[in-house]
Amino acid sequence: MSSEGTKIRVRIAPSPTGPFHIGTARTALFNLLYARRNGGTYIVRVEDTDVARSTTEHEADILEGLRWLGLEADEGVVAAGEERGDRGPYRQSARTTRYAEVAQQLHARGLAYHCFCTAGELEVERSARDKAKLPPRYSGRCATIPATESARRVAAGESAALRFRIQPGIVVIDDLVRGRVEIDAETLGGDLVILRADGSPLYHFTVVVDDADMGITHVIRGEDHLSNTPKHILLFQALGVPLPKFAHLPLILNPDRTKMSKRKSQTAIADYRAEGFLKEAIINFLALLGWSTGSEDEILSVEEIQERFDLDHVQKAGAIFDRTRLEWINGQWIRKLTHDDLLARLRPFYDRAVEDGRIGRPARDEEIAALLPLIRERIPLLSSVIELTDFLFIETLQHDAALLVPKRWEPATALAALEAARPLVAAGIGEGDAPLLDAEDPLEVKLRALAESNGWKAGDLFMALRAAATGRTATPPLFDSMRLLGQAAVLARIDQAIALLRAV
RNA sequence: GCCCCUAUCGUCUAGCGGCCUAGGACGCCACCCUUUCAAGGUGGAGAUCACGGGUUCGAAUCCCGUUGGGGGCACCA
Repeated sequence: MSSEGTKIRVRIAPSPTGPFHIGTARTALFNLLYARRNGGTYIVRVEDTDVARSTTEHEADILEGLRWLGLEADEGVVAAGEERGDRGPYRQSARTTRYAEVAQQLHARGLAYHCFCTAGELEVERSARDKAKLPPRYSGRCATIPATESARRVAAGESAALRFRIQPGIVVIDDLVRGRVEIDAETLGGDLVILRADGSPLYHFTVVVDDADMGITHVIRGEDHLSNTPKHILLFQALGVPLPKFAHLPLILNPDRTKMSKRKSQTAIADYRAEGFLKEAIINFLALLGWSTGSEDEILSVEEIQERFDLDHVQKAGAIFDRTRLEWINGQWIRKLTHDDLLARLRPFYDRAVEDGRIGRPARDEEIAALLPLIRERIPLLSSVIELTDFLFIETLQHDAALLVPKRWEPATALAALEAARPLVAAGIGEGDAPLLDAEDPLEVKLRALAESNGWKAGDLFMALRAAATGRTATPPLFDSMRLLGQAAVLARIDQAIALLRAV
């Protein structure tokens, strides 16, 4: 078709009326993948025509989120005051004169007309149709006002919106995902307002003007836009520009199968980031929501996804956002990170934990580094690292007496065990010892012998020690945890636990 | 109400007329490993391919209908 031989240009057009949404990220990703796979250009355009709801904070959040995920624009808006490319401006608020110009052309050619209906009149029309169980549709009563009269009324200062004439006929969408879709123009709701009475343009109009001006060849977006696509096609035709190809992606759904929303799901990318989801995991997960490799591979990098991406394997039905699966993928990626990389990504979580008082002192890089092999397989989220290792960065533990006594034991047994184990621990743990990891631990050997001679299960003894040293029942491996804690702290905590048990 | 899209295990999906007595993954259960928690390993339960008609020698795969689900119908984006 017309785009054959032309370089592919796709775009994502977020509206800064809310924080960076997971659905926007998914659409952006698919656009980027399509561009990368086909040697095209990926454009970011900010749709901020709704001045009342758009904020610079949201725009910053969106741009920062895109950057973080590696979905930064090849062309278009990349940061607050930064745009790339020569087909801009790429922010709709900076394009108002262009919209007015194009609207004027449509009007001059008779393809659009002034509508003097007031909001009240339209409301009366709408409710009447609603009462008659008819779909909302503009009657077109201003469509036949003679040009001279219309011009006179406008000149007289009468308030008027501009409507685009929807010509009767069947509009065909040749969708790259769904195939041929036919929609009767009759069902589009009548002539379309493209400029409000105050002269500001409306979405369906701006999107087409922008896509035309920016030479977009492929419009890849959510299925929620499918029904509105005929309006866009009619507008493209009226402008006399080649039609882009369309691809409507299945929606991401709430657990109840409705379109994913802030009300029912966590939708802000920033929230996932703050929880410690890796960008690699989010990308991996999102790519597999509605698309598949056709193979059984699941853990894939963006590069790997880029190599395989195609619209043929895009699913047609919506997909529920399964957070559990995201967490699993996240765990897979955490295990794949290099030592240094994981360390760097964990760093901010410790810093934040200090700020909000969850731990008592900053964690040094060497400390985190020593911990890595112990925690790597135990954190589904980066943020999980705090509850798993907080005992190392808290000065004084608040023991829970109940936790100090292993399930099968009496308090007296726990007390006796801690007292008996203390000297062995004192002898076996130094200050600033490195973890032994998988090597045989001499302290463990001695403690096992101690347990055996007393008729205790080694596991119970270890649990009592674990609770005493860390205050928790689920921790990284006990002996290495104690080594990292250091002799003084471990013995102090054991003493504290002994005192507590004596008091019971 | 009207229009459009859609329908394979709870979830994400493979499948594009015979390889399917439907495969994988998440989750779940059991076992193994094991000092806890994880991770890992092994095995298992879990889908009459929404339902009903066709087409065909043969259908999860093609067609029609029904039902269910979703989306869209603004001087919102």
